[in-house]
Parts: sequence; C-alpha cells; structure tokens
Amino acid sequence: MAASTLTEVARLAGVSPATASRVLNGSARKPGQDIADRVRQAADSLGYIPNAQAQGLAKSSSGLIGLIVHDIADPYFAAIARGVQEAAREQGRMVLLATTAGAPADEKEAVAAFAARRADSIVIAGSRSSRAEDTKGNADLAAELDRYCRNGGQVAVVGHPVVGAEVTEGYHVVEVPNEELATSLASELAASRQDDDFVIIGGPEGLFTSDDRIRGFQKGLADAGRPPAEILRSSFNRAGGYEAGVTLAERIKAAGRDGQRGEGNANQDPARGLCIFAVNDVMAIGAAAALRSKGLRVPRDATIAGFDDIETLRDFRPALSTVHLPLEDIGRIATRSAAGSAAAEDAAEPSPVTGRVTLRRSTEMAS
Amino acid sequence: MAASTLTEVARLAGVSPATASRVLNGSARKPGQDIADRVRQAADSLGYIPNAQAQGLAKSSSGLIGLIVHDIADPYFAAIARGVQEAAREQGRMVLLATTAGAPADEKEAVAAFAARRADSIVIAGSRSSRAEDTKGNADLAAELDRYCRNGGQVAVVGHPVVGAEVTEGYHVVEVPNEELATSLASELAASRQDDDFVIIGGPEGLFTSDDRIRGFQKGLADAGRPPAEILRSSFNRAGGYEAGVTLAERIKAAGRDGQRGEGNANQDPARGLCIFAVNDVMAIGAAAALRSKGLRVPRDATIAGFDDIETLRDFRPALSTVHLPLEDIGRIATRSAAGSAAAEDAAEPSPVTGRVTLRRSTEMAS
DNA sequence: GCTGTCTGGGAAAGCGCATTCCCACTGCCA
DNA sequence: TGGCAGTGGGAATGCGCTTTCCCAGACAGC
Repeated sequence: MAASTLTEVARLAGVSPATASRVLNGSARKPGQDIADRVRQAADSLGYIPNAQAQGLAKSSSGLIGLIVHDIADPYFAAIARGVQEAAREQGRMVLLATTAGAPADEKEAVAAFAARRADSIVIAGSRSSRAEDTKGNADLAAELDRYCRNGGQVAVVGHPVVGAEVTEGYHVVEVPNEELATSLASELAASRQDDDFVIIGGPEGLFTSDDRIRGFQKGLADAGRPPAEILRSSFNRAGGYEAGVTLAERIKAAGRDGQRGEGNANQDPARGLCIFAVNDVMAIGAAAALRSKGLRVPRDATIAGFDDIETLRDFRPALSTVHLPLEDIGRIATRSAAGSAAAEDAAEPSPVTGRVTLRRSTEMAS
Repeated sequence: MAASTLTEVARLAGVSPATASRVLNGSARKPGQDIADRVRQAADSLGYIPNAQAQGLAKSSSGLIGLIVHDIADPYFAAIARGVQEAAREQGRMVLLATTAGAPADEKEAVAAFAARRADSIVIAGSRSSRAEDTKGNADLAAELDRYCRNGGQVAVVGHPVVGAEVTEGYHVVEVPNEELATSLASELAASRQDDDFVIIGGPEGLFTSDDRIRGFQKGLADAGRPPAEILRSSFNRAGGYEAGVTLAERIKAAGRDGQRGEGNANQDPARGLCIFAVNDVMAIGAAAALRSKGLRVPRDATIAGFDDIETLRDFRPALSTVHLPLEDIGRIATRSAAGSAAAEDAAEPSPVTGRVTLRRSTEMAS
C-alpha cells in the first residue's frame, strides 16, 4: 500500500483534485461546507498525508529551518537548539540539523544542503573564526550564503557575522554582547578579588567568541587599573580547559600559592591568589578538574570563572561564577529574526540579547 | 536571480535535461566523458544546486532521517542525537529534529510530519510509556508508525517498542539492557554498601525506562538477600530528583542518620546509612543538590548512584556512581539499523548495546 | 552489404501538489 | 426578463527532477 495521494482522496470524495487541495490545505478559496466535509472524510478514511515534498515543489518553500551547530551534544548548542526548535514549532516548521565541528568547509556544505532542500531559513550558531587556515573556507561559506540569500533565503547568525558576507537582504545577526559582558565580569572580579592575579584560558586565536571575551575581560581589568592578564590558548572545549588547568596547577604549586609554601617564583607573589577566567563554562570545568586532580582546591587555591552559565553545570561544586547567557532565547530570537515576515522585519530587530554576570562560590572571597 | 535548474544547466551545456541529470546525479548510465565535462562545467558556472524536493518527489525518497526526542537540551538526548547525526552523515542523509516532551500525541504528529516529508527512516529516542493517560496517544502513535512502515519507512526505537506497534517489516528496536544493568548496579552496591538501606528515586510509574531500571535494581537487591527498596516517584528530570531529595534529606535528618543524632525513628536504624538510586543521572544530581542544600553531604550522610553516565556530569563532585551507557553508539546503532539496506538487514541486527556499572566516589565506602 | 545488437543521447511521461484560468450557475438589479 | 457581478467547482499547467522508452548511429557477424 503506497501512501495515498490527493488525487485519490479527490476521486473518493467525487471532486476534483483542485477542490480537494483547497479544503485540505489552507487556500484562499473555501469550498462549500458539504464538499469540504466529504473531502475531509475521504482523506481520513484513506489516511491521507500530504506529500510535503510535492507541496514544497509546487509552492517553492519547504517549511524547513536549517540549524548549523558545531556539536549538538555540546550543552551550549543543545540549549540553543532547544530555542530554535521551539520557535520553529511556533512557526509550524521543522528543523534540519547539521553539525560541522566549526569547520567552514562543512558549514558551506551544510548551507548548500539546506539550500538544496529549499529551507526557508538557516540559523548558524557557533563561533565564526578568522584563522588563516579558515580564510578559504570562510570565503566559500560567505559565497554560498550570499547565493542562498539572493535566492530568497533568510539567514540568522548567532554572534558574529560570517567573515566576508556581503548580502544584507535576508541576512540577520543576533548580537551577543560577549565583549561587554566579559568587561563587566572582569570589573566585578577585579573588585571582589583585590589580591588576585588574573589569567585567561582562551580558545584558539581567531575564534571570535573567544577573542571577544578575552578582549572584553582585558578591558575590564584595565578599567579597574589592573595589569592585563596572561592568556593561555587551548582548544575551546573541556579538554582544552583541562590542559590549561594542568599548566596552571603546576605554576600555582611552584609559586607556593597553594598554601603549601612552594619554593616561590621571583615573578609571583605567593601572597597573591590566582583568578582564572576561562572563556566558556566547559573549559572552566575542565580547568577546575585539572586543579583538583593536582590536589588544588577551588576557590581556596585559585578562583575560577566561566562564561555561558550552562544549565547542566549549575550543580557543579564549587558553584561556577560565570556570565549568564539566555541560550534558549538566543536560539529563539535567531529563528524568529529569520522567519522572514517581511512585515515585522524592519519593524524591529527583535529584542537584543542580554546576559548577566553571575558570581558564585568559585570566585568567592577567600576567608 | 532564482536558483538555476537542471534544465538551464542542460541548455547551457547543449544537452538534454536527461543527460544532465545522468551526469550530475549518480545514474546507472554514464554519459560520455566529454559530455560529462561540459555538463559539470555548466553546472559549476551556474552554481547549480539540485532541488532536493524535486529529486525526492521524482524518486520518492528524501535522504532525510527523522529523529524524535523528548528534549534536545537534555544531555541524554543530545548525546544520542550526536550519534544519530554522525551515522546520518555517513549515509549522506540529513536529520530532521522533532521534540515532543515525551507526549505520544506529539510523537504521532512528528511521525506524520516525517512521513509527509517522506523521511527514509525515523529514530525514536526517549522512553515509551504505558501510563493510562497515554493509552490513546500510544495507540495513535502505533497506528501512525504502522502506516509509515507499510509505506516502506524504516523505524528504529531506542529502548522499548512502541506500545501496540504491530508491523515488523522495517521496525527495529535497539535494546538497552536497562534491567540487567540495574541489577548489576544493585549487586555491586549491595556488596559495597553492606550497612546501607536502599531507596529508589524513580520516574512516573509507567515510564518503561524508569520501570525497567527499578525492577532490575530490586532484583539485584533481592539476589543479594536485601529487602526491596522503597520507591519515591517524581518527574524524570532534575527537578524530580531534587524534590525527592528534599524528602529524603528530611528523613535522613529525622532518623539521625546524618551523624547529628536526630531523635531517631523507630523503623530506621540510625547506624545504617542510606543509599539512593536515582533512575537517571540528572535526577541523581538533583537529589544530591537537594541533600546538599539541606546540609547533608554525599557520600557521608547518604550515598547516591545514577544511571546513564552523562558526559557533562562527569566532573560533578563527588563523582557520581552510575551505569555507563554508550549513548552516542546507541544513536548510531539505531540510525544504522534503520538504514534499510535490505541486504545487511537480516545478516545481523547490529552489535547490541552494552553498558557498564561504574562506581565512583558518590557511593564510596564510608571511612 | 545487410541485419542484429549495442551504445549513448533525447523526448516525454510522470512524481504529487498548488494555482491560474475558465466556465456554469446563482442571484441581483434594472 | 436580460444582463452582470459574484460564487464555487474543474481543467490544465507547471514546480524540477528521474526514468522509461525510443531512436539514431556504431559496430560486429554472417
């Protein structure tokens, strides 16, 4: 038994396919009540399911939203995905998922695939990069996006615009105030951690999200009259945080900052504590794990702050100081801004994203 | 500029659309080298992207895999989704996401929507339920799935078969040995926690995953000669775990099990500890948070074990005893089993899922 | 040299639906 | 009663592609 078609339904109901189409899918023209009933009943009895592909082909639009993330298992993206999914449901669309590990080449592929499926809009979450090795990929991605937009597609990018994107028609950017928030975080930490030196665990250079947060943090420190923090670079995930954490743990011990009176380091005053800012929560957790594995305690031997306020990590102890980002809203906003309702379009770029510095135990005053 | 079509490419290359189709998309018939080159070049210069909808319509298959989860932001589902995504990529397909909060009615909707899009296969993750209020929904869902399968669709369900599903053609179940693993967990805990009483924090009655794990755990206790554990029911998420944790915390204090010598409870021996088994990690974390908020310490005042071994929770302290489940593999296996390669089909239901009891600090020997 | 078999390309028929255009009919006003 | 707008249904076209079928030419065997 093959899936039944509109034509079959029409025949069973004794009407033309045109009429059947009109009653089963919202058309401007409403057939008479009796006919409508007949058609609907026929559809029911046949278990008719409209073929979305054919519909899409006929009206060239698909009811699909493409979502591009680095990794759906990363709680950051998962949270955004939830928002996207919700907004999509509101719009009566479905979401098509693509994961790319952040590689622009893969992202370009994904955009092409979405374009092939005639997705109505595309949401790109996940940090843009300006690394040299990505130059070519970025250009390709930008070109693909341009083409997609020119063909009437709507694109929403979370965070930074894609490097080199030119079209403005249908191209939306959901700004995330990473830099400002990092500045605020630094200010608050500078105030509460008077006696700490600061160090930053960042992602690879060229990753915008990471760079923005680093820049913002440094600015906050400078505003508070603190010297710039040293920056440790590693990968933008837990492993990267852990790795950097190991390095720092050794340093802390060597400097005798762990209360065990190490041999001391000429450059570092053992009396001063160390406050670590990891550019995202997952890295912060990794760093904390590294310190712990080296026998160090947070916040006693070092304090740590992250960024994102990942929900799953809220029960982590010591509670992680971080910057709360409304991830789910971000996904929702991005999806809505790419909904492409020409009317509401210019009316207002939807409510801006606001975060909030959230200090918790991991950077609490040492007793 | 509208997206260019095959016909345009063909015209530019000076061939028929049929030929263009044959060279651009793998057909059995291979046109001559020179012609192929001409076509490919024309396609390139036009930036041709095949319309997947039209392709799908023409060959009635879409290259789509439908994935149904309760909540994509839940790390359990996110991990499975990653596996699905990966396997999908291997197959050159894309994944369509639907979240349903576990409501059979929504799941039925999702299946219908997938069917409408002519998804090649559907993966259903997330526990089935046999609750009375879901009876109708389950029946509808089963009917929808049956229809989908009869129309040639492939379905893979993680865990339990959908209640009432009848078709076997194209219907796959990825068995997760929840019960057996829970039994093993109980055995190991019974051995290491000789002096503990056991209590189970379960999900709502009728949720198969939860029920299986409870049943298995009780069996393990029985095998070890322990009396059955009391069961606290609450919702299958962190909040549920927290709620149950609050209840337990009060009880522990009342029973003077927290070392503070409470007034004691006739039924409970204050000398005995309490070992809490939460049917999933997230609930376990919630329960632990509740205990902590009541001033209780794990594993000192109570021990806790979970189930799933969620990656994001591995850095939780005290490290959570749990049962490791290869979530990502599960997603992959499900996706592959629904790949529908009739050849490999009967050859072997793909490698079974195996978990592993993983005891960590949260159930460690009291000193 | 002629027929028979390939080979490779093109014409055309859908895939299932939306939609435009057309037509028959109703009811209204003049 | 004739004409006209308005209403509601159907025929037909096309969305972009695949695929079957057909046909012209190449080639081999007799």
